[in-house]
Amino acid sequence: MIKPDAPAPAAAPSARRGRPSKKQAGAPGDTRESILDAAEDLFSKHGFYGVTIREVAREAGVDTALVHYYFGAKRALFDAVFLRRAEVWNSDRVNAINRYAESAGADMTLEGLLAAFLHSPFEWALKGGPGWKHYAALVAQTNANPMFGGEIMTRYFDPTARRLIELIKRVLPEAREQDLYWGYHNLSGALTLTLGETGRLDRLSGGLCRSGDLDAAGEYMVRFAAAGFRAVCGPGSRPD
Amino acid sequence: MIKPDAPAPAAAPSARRGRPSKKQAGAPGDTRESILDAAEDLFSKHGFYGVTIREVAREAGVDTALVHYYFGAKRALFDAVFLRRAEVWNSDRVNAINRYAESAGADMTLEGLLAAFLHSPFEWALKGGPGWKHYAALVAQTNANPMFGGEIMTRYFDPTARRLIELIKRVLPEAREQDLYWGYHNLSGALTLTLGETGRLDRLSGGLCRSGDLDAAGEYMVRFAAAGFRAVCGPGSRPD
DNA sequence: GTCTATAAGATGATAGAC
DNA sequence: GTCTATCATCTTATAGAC
Repeated sequence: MIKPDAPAPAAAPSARRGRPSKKQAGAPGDTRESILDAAEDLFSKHGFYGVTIREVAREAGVDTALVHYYFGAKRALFDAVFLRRAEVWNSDRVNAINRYAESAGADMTLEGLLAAFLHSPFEWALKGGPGWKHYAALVAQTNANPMFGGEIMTRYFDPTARRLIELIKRVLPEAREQDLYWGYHNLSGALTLTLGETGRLDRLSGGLCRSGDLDAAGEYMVRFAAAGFRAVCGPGSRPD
Repeated sequence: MIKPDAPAPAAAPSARRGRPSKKQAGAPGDTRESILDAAEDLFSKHGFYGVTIREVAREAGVDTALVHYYFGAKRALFDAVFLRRAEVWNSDRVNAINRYAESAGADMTLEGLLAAFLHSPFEWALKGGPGWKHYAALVAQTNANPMFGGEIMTRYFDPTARRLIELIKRVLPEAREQDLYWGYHNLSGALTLTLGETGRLDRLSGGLCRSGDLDAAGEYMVRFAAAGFRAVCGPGSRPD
């Protein structure tokens, strides 16, 4: 497990709750959340075009017309799914790296910083219930989407990425700006592929490694990326 | 530019040629190739479910029924698109790393090996014409797909990945098997995100870095991944 | 808020003429 | 090999009853 100065996931409203498999007549907002949960699950598996409103409604246990009632067009439903948990990830991560930077002070290390940054997505995917696993896979697919994926990632996640890069600059003060951005780019690719848990690694390794072993994945990623950042950010690391 | 002991792309049959924008009455096989080119372009942008047979036929300048005549079901068309250039990438890469390992002998370095491995996809995406760019983006999306993506990547690319890992083992003889597989996993994520050219990096960096600058991307990736492999493969690198 | 009913069009796939 | 015509089904979305 990654061990930064960040708290374990705690109970919190809406997005942090598990989903009942069928619609309950209970609290207001339940129907809306059920639709979001169903859409999240299906979008994460089949992509935007691979899911129909009918399928979402059926999995949520509600009528088709209700999906339109709550979210309007299909694309608005997708955006609502994406936004819901992005806010949690982002506030968790910004808080974690700020807190780490403050507490570590001059002893700040690249490994510590990356561990703090990566803690939230890994922890939620591990312990947040199936919705968070679906969301992680959805982000993985979106990051690789050449049409609207880059734009969505920019909109929801760039502020957090910029804050990370600012703090990395303190640890690697001699680094050039572009080296840091390319370093982050490589980290982002590794992270989102991992969050997708596609199972390829399991087959490639003959079962020796498991895509779902996010504890191992997190530790490997911290060390891999920290060394990678140092290698591309060192002075004279690249002829201009 | 990555400089391994590998040749630049050379003219070769079928998959290596650019596509005429409209169907030509010319050589036999032209219709089939036009359909593959159109499907490759559209699948890479919108994914499997985001493309209709009618759109493929229209972009290829042929009749809808011809798509079924040549490829049968839609999924068979997708597989044919994926297979076509996978064979080129794979033979290029296996030849490149084998040739590098033989010529370098005991002087083999991790950087040299990774440069040889990465040369073919980057070089084709840079100089192979639009079809190769589309293919690169298609692989990027497929690698992140949790339903059939992992399986397809396994089927088409694992033999090549295994050969790379064998050779890395010679450079890092003390590495544990699982360390090598997780290292490759991180490299694969970085590589496919790069090949997707989603434009996110351009916005994140305020224009300082460009997704399409594959020359820079390749150099950064070689150094980032080589350092990353060393960090996760060193002796005592991870408590068991 | 929730449902029924339905509009208005697109979809994958095929049969059969040429 | 290529085209026309078409089937049976599914699609998003809305209007309106309750």
